[in-house]
Amino acid sequence: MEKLSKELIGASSTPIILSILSKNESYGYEIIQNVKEISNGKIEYGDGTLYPVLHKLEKKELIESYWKTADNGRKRKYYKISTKGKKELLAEKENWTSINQIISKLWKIEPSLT
Amino acid sequence: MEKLSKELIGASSTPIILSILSKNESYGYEIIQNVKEISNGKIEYGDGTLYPVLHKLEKKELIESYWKTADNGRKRKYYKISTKGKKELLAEKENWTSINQIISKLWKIEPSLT
DNA sequence: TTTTTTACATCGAACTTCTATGTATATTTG
DNA sequence: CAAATATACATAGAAGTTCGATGTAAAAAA
Repeated sequence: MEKLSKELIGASSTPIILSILSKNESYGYEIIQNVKEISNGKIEYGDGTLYPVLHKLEKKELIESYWKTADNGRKRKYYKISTKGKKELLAEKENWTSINQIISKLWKIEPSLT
Repeated sequence: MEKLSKELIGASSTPIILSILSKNESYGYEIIQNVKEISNGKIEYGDGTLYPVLHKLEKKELIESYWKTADNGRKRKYYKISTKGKKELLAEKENWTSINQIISKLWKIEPSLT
């Protein structure tokens, strides 16, 4: 039930958010809940954390946003992944695979004697 | 042959360095070469990048250092992992496993219809 | 009617990596 | 023998990050 380290959360935020948006459009608040659920509470973005990340991704043109008013009258800023974002997601997947290979290689060779 | 992203390099540096030092004592310059080799050139720390990381780990008491003069007369600062560092490495492994589960879960469910 | 939840935004503190710069010595090349 | 390269460590400044705090606003629940 441990929370993940800052570094890992930072490194994973872009691929996680892009992955979520590659399936469905979503908005900030919902993404926070979604990630919390998927990660079994191990990743809990604060709102002050997620929004700047979304703005950064939008600035890089990996995602696009538009305002929508929900049935209940609430205003939400919806985000969707862009073509550029899909390419970036692919690259991120490759990166992730690489680092995993490197790390698992390092750990497998590790001697059993502590 | 792509280089890895900054974020991933950052997130992996602590577990990678601790892993290397859990097998053998080593020094900065050698660690840089070692990581480059293990990662097939995908991770290339600059010296200005690695030394501050080593200092940080030492400050946190995860590793210890001592000066040693090699046969050729060169001075090297050797680092070894501490008991605290070994515990930290275990924790890092768990973190890494967690984030991998989260991410692979996200990617497996991904629909084929774009 | 008050509190909680939903929803977004920004600011400053703290921390990181990276590039550049500096020092110094051993080894290799011309 | 001189010059260039490789070895070896250190630090400073720029740029980028996360996070907690604070602010605004409205809907839903107590």
